[in-house]
Amino acid sequence: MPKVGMEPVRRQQLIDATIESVAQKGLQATTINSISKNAGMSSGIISHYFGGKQGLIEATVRYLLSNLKDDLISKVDEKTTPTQRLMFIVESNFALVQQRKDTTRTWLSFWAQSMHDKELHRLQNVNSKRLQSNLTVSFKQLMPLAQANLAAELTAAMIDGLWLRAVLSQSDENQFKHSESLAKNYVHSLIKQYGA
Amino acid sequence: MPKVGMEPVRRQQLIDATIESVAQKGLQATTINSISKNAGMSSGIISHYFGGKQGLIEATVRYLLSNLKDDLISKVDEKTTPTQRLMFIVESNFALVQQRKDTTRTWLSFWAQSMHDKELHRLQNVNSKRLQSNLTVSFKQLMPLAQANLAAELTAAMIDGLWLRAVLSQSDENQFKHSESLAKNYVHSLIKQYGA
DNA sequence: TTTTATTAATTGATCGTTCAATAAAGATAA
DNA sequence: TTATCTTTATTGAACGATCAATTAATAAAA
Repeated sequence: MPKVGMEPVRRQQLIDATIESVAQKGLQATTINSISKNAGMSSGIISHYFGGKQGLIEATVRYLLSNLKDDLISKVDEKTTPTQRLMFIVESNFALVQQRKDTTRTWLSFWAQSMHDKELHRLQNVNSKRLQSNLTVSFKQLMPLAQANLAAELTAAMIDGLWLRAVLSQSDENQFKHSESLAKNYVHSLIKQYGA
Repeated sequence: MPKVGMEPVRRQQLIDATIESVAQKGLQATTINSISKNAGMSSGIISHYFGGKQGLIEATVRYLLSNLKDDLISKVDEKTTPTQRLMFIVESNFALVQQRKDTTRTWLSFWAQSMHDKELHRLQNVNSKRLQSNLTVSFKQLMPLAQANLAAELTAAMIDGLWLRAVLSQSDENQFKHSESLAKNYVHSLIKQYGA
C-alpha cells in the first residue's frame, strides 16, 4: 500500500473527514474513530499525522479559515470598485455554504468550542477581525472614517446574524440566498445613508 | 439531611450548577460529576431528579428560555408604546448578560448543540420564532405589514449578530452595552425609514 | 417504622493515545 | 536482473482514564 509522498494527501483526506463528521454528529460526538472511519483509514493515523485529535481539529479550522480568505482574494482585482468589493465580501461569507453544505454546521461547532479553547479562540479572533477590517477598507473609500468604522461594525454583525439564524433554522440553499441578498441590500442602504 | 419538599429546590440548584459548568468548561467538558460538584451534591442525584444528564440539559435550556420570556413580559404593560416595546425586546435579549455573566456562553453552547439534538432544536426554534414574532407585532403598529415583516427579520438578525460577536470576542459588560445601544439605534433607523 | 432524600461505590461502555508489527516502495549492490 | 536492505506508510490491539448510569446502603424526617 504505502506509496511515497502520501502525507499531504492523507492530511487533506482526514481534514475532509473531520468536517464531514462534525457536520453529521457535532463536535461533541466526533471521535477519532468516527473521523478515521469516514476517511477509510485506521485510528492510529490521526496521531501519526496530526499528533492527536486536538491537532486535527485545529488544522481543520485553519483550513476553513484559509478557504474563506482565498475565496475573497480570488474575486477581487485592481479594477474592483469599493461597492463591488463589499458585495464580494458578503458573498464570500455565504459562499462556503453552496460548495459544501456540511461546512456551515462545522463552523458553528468550532465557534462554540472557541470559548473554551485558547488556540481556537485565537483563530476565531483573526477571522472576526479580518471581516471587519476588510469591510472598513472599502467603506472608507465611500464615506468619512467615523462612519466607515460604524458601517463595518454593523455590517459584520448583520452578516453574522443572518448567517447564524440561517444555520440554526437548518435552512436550505434558497434561504441562504435570501439572507445573502438581505445583507447586500443592507450594505447598499448604509452607503446611501452615509455615502459622501 | 433529608427534608420534605426538597425537589423544586434541588432542581433549581442543579440547573444553576449546569449553567455554571457549561459556562466555565463548555458543554463538551461538562459532566455529571462537574455539575454535581458545582452543586455540592453527589452525582446520583441528577438521575434521581432529571432521569439523566440529557434531561438536566434540556431542563436548563427550558429555564433559560422562560427567563427570557418572563423578562419581556415584566417590562411591558398596556401603556407601553410600540417603539418602547421594541426597545424592551432589545434590552431583554441583552439583559441576561448583566444579571448572570456566565449565561451568555451557555446559550451559545446549547445553540451549537441544537443542530444535532432534536429537542434542543425544537426549543431553539420556539425562541427564534418568538423573537421575530414579538418584533413584528410592534413594527406592524408603526409601518405597513410588508415592511414590518422585513424590519423584524433584519432586527432579529442584527440583535443575534451583535450578541454573537460580543460573546465570541469574550467581551466585558461595557461591550455588551455598546452592542445593545447599536441595536436600539438600528431599530430607530428602521422606524424612520419605513414608518408611516 | 416507613418514607423520603441522598450518598458513595460500582458497572460497563467508550474515549484518546500509544506502540509493536507489517506491508509496500525505493535504494543499493551483486 | 535479482536479492537484500532501508524507509515510509499504515494497521489494529492494548492501556489507562473517564464517562453516564445504576445500585445498595444510609441518614433524617414523618
